Amino acid sequence: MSTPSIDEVAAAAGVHRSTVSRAFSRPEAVKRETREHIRQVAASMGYRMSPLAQALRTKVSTLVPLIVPDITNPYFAELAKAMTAAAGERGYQLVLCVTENDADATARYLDAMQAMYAPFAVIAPYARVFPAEFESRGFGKRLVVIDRVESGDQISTVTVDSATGIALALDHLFELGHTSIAYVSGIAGTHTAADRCQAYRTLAEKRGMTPIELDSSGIGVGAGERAAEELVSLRERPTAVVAGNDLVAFGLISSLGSRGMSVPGDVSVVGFDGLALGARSNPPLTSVQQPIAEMGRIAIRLAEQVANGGPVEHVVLQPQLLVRSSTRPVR
Amino acid sequence: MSTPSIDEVAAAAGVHRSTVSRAFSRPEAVKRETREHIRQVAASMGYRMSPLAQALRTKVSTLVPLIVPDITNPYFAELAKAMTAAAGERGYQLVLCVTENDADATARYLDAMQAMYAPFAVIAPYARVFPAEFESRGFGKRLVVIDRVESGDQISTVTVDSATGIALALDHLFELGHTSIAYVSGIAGTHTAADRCQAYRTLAEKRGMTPIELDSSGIGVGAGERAAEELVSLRERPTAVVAGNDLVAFGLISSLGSRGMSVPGDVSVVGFDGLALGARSNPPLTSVQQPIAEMGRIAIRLAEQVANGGPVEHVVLQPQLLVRSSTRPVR
DNA sequence: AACTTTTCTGCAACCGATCTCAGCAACCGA
DNA sequence: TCGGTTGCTGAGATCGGTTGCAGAAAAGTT
Repeated sequence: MSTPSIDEVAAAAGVHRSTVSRAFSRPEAVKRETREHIRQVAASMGYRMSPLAQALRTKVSTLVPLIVPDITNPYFAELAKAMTAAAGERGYQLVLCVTENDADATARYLDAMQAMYAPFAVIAPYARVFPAEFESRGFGKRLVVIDRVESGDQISTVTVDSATGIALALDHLFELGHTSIAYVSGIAGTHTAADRCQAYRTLAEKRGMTPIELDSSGIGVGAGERAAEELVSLRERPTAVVAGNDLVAFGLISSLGSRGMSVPGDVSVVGFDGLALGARSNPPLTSVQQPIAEMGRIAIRLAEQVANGGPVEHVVLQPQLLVRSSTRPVR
Repeated sequence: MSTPSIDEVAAAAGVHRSTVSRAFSRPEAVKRETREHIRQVAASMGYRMSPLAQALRTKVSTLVPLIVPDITNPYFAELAKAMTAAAGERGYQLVLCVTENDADATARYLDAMQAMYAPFAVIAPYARVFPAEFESRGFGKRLVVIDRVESGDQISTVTVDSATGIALALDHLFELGHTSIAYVSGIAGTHTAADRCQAYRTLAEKRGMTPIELDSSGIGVGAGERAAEELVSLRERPTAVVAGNDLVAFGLISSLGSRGMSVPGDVSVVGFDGLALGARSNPPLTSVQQPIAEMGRIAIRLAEQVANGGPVEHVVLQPQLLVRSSTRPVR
C-alpha cells in the first residue's frame, strides 16, 4: 500500500537502484530510453522518493524554518503565508518556529533545524538580530533576515525602504493639509522600526515641523493605549498620527475611540504595513504597504543563493501608499 | 564542528553503537552506570541524535503538519500559535501547510508529509472535511480535525460547543434589553459554522424572536459588506447582531461605520472566537471566546492517542463570554 | 556446585536514498 | 586493427540511526 522503495522500482524496471536514482536526480546522466522507461514504471507504481532518505545522505533537506516571534501578529502571518507559497513553489516545506521573542527558543529551533539539515533559515525578528549567534549555531550565512542588520554584516536581508515609506505617509498627510503630525513607533526592537522613527524625525524637520513622538511602550494591547492617552492630553493636539506599523495603528484607533476621539474625524491615522486586515478595520486603515508576497519570494531566492555559495545580498523594496479611510483633510 | 555521529560517541565511550542508541531511546534497557557514562560523554561532545536517521529507520518522524486554509486569518494564526507551543512541548516540529482552501493543495501536502513519515496530521478547515479522502492518502485515522465531522465518522475532533456559545451571546444581549437580534454567519463551510447558525435559529425562536439572517456571502473583505448593506436597508432594524466569527464581526463593524452607523451606539455586535486582536479593534469586540490554546494541546494529545492505537475521541469544549465594548444596553 | 533465568551488550542487517569507482560497449582517429 | 575517449550502468560503501538475535555475565534456585 505504501509507496514502493527505490529497490522495488529498480527490480520492476530491470535496472539497478543507482540508475533509478539517477533517472530522477541527475536525468542527463541516464540514456533517454532507460530514463523514460524507469520514469514510466515508477509512475505506474506511484513511486515517490523519500525526502528523508535523500536528506540523510546528501545532508540537505527541504525543511525550511521560518522563525517569527509571534504568528498571531498579522504582519508575520502575512509573511508566513507568502513564505509558504514561495517555499512550496521551490519544493520546500516551511517549518513554523514561534519564538515568543525568546533567544533560547530561537537557539533551540536553530539547533533542531540544523540537525534536520535545513538548507537555510528565514528569520523575521522583533528585536535586533545578532548574526554572530547564528554563525555559531551552524547556519553560517545560510539565512536571510527580514530586517536590516548592522551594516557590514555578512547576512542577506530583505527590507522595505523606511525613508520612502515614511515620506509617502507624510506627503499624503501634507496634501490633506495636516501640519502637525505625531508618530507612534510601536515596539521598537528592530532596525527597521528604528529607521522608520528616524526617518520621521528627519523628514518632519525637513518640512519645518517639530517631531512629536508618542510614547508607545507596552506590548500587545497596551501599545496604542499609552499613545492615545498622551495624544489626548497634549495642549496643541496634532491633527494626524503616523504609526510605525499597522498593529499599533489599530491599537491607537481603538484607544482613541474609547476616549471619544474618532478617526478620521478628530485625527487622521496612517499605518505602516498595509495589512489586508486593515481593509476591515474601523475605519479601513490608510497605510504604507509593504510588498509582503514579494518579500517572501525574494527571501527564498536570496537564501537559495547563499546556500549555493552565491553572494550575500541586501534587497530593499519600495513601498506604496494604500489610501483607505483613516485619513481626511484637516478642518 | 558539526555534531558528532553515534559512532563517534560510541567510540569515545568505549561501547557499541547500539548501546548508545539504547541509552537514549530505551534507557531502561541499559545498565545505569553504562547509561550515565554514555550520556555524559555524549553531552560533553555536544551530541544530538539525527531526527532524520531516526525517522528513516523507525518510519516515524517528529514532523507534524498543521493544515489550515489561511494563516492570515487571525483565528488560524492563534491556533497555529497554540499548536506550535503544544507540539514543541512534546518534541514535534510543526510544518505549516497553507491550502488556500484548495483540495489539491491539501492532497499534495498530505502526500508530502506522509512521505516524511509524519506521525499524524492536524487539520483546521474552512470547508467540510471528508475523512475518506485522508484515509486514502495514508493517514487513516491518524489525524484530528478542529471541527465537527459527520457523526459516525471515525476521526478524532476538537470543537467548542456551538449551542452554548450562541446562547451565551444571546443571553448577554437579552440582558442588555435587545429583543431584535440578527445573525451573520460568515463563510459557512464548516460544520461548526452551520451548527452556530442552527443554534441561533432554534435559540432565537425558543425566546420568541423571529430569526434574521443577514447575507454573508462574499469572502474576505466583502464578508461584512453585504450584511451591513442588508442591515441598513431593513425596515425594522435589529438592535444587535451576533456574528459567526470575529473576522466577520470586524468586517461588519467596518462596513457599518462606512455607512454612518456606529457600534455599539446604533447597534451592538458580538463576535465568536474571542481573538486577542478583538481587544484592539474599534470598538473592542465583545465575543464568545474559544479556549484556543487548550484546543491546540488537546489536538496534539488526541493525535498521539490514535497514533498509538488508542481510541478515537470527540472533545467538546465550553466557550466563555468575553465582554468588551461592542455591546451596550438598548435605548 | 550445577542449572536456570535474567540482565546487559555486541553483531549485523536494515531504513531508502546518493555517489564514487570500475567495467563494458560503442565510437574515434590514425 | 588498435589504443584512447566517451557514454552508460552496476557494485557497494555510506549517511546515522534502530532492533532482533545471540552470547556472556550476573543473579537466583535447589
